[in-house]
Amino acid sequence: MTGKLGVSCFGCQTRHTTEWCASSDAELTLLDQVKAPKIMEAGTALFHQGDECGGIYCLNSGLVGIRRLDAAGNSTLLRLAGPGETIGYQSFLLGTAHRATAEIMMPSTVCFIRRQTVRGLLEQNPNLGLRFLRHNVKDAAEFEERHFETISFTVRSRFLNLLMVLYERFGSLNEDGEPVLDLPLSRQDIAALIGSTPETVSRSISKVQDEGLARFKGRKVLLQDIDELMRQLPAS
Amino acid sequence: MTGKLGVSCFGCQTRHTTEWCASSDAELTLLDQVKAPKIMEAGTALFHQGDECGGIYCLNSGLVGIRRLDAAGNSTLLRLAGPGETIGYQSFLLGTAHRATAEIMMPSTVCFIRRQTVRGLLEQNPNLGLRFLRHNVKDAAEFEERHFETISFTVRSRFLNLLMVLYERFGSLNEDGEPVLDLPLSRQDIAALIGSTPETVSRSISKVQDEGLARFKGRKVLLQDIDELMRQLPAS
DNA sequence: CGCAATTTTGATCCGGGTCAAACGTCGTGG
DNA sequence: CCACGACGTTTGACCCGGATCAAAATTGCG
Repeated sequence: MTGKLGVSCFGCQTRHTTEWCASSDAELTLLDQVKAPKIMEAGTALFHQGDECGGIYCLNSGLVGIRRLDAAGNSTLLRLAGPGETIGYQSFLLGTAHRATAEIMMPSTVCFIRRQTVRGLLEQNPNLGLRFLRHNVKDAAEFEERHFETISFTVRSRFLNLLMVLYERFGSLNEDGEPVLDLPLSRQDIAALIGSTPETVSRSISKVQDEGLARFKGRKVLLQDIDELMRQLPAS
Repeated sequence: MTGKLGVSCFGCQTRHTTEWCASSDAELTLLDQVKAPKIMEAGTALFHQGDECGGIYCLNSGLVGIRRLDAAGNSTLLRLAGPGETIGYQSFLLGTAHRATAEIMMPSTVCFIRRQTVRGLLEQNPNLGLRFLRHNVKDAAEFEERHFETISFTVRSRFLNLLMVLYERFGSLNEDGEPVLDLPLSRQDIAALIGSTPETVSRSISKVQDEGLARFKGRKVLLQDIDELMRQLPAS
């Protein structure tokens, strides 16, 4: 019994890394029946800040950006969510409206699970809640970490750090065997992620380029000296 | 059946604000029997970074500081925990050693609950896990918020913000009916909390004093113009 | 009453934010 | 197909908040 679009929970690549990995076959079957898998284009949104929370989203593939709009209407990218991540469960759990917008950053396939269904599953399976809990504890720890980094490292360090994280996720080798990376983010968003401004990010890029560590053309990046780049990362 | 020291979960002031509020009478009775309430002096520690997690702590009264030691041996205050808060559950849930040190900042009464007991309670009562989950989701949201504040507001704003938060928790009126506050923190710790340095904090204090907004003598603070102080807070 | 630790003040310097302008790059309509 | 405008990016110039280093002043303690 496959879901629409051929996306079944049983075959989901990321199932074993998500909260759902403790679910029984019966529960997965139920999920397959009620979930709504969808292929979405970059630029569209899963939900908008202020929307009431109708359910949660499980990202099968692609990339989603969580962004917040401030009073002045500027949108600030807060974090990225990748395959296997469940999105919007915070608002679901707190029973509040969404505090942020979830925007598709790359073509993605996403499964939507209605509120009532999640509620039922949580009641049936106590372990599911615990898995969400562990996941969230990790997230919180990561925030703490990021906060710490922001106040103790320079923009350059943070930029290089982000660059390498993105390389791990989206990097590859070109036909010449050189490490390359296609940035899924605008400079604006890069700046927001590391707590800086587009101008300063641009300057960091120029600097890194002048030093011969990497080469930037638009969103294409060629990591010329990846070893040195790694070496300059802040100690974790 | 009261616990030692006369601290019973049934009479706990903070019970209805903690995760335990959904617990049945039977469970509370069990808790009363197995928990180890203790009065602790400022300067002592509940646990140290790197210690293995033997259980969790529920703060009945007082104040606990969560601090991390970096490679150089400097300790950085990450956050404060007040009455009603459960401490150390993150490491418990992840099954890891404590990632931080929990230090008593004011004389406190703390209840310790052994790992095995918590495990049992969590298995019996699925709601307990969900309550922890909600609590942690809120914490994570708060971190996000704080991160956002740190990169978008000045040290002065952050300092005033902290000052008012502390006033809400520890402030009172003196014999003349003026709002006063006894800081439970050193300048070092204040600096760490707002992501700055002791010197800059000291300068902020001088500035605020020169402007006639407040008067500082050691850890004693007299809030001279509390309305103006509130007005200068960053928009929440 | 000293000695050590904390706090304050002073002087200096630099990362990086802000404002502005030049420069692509792309999509739209003439 | 090109001209045009809107936007994102880069670069330049300037300035300020705040970190750092150093030293004096205050506080707390044995």
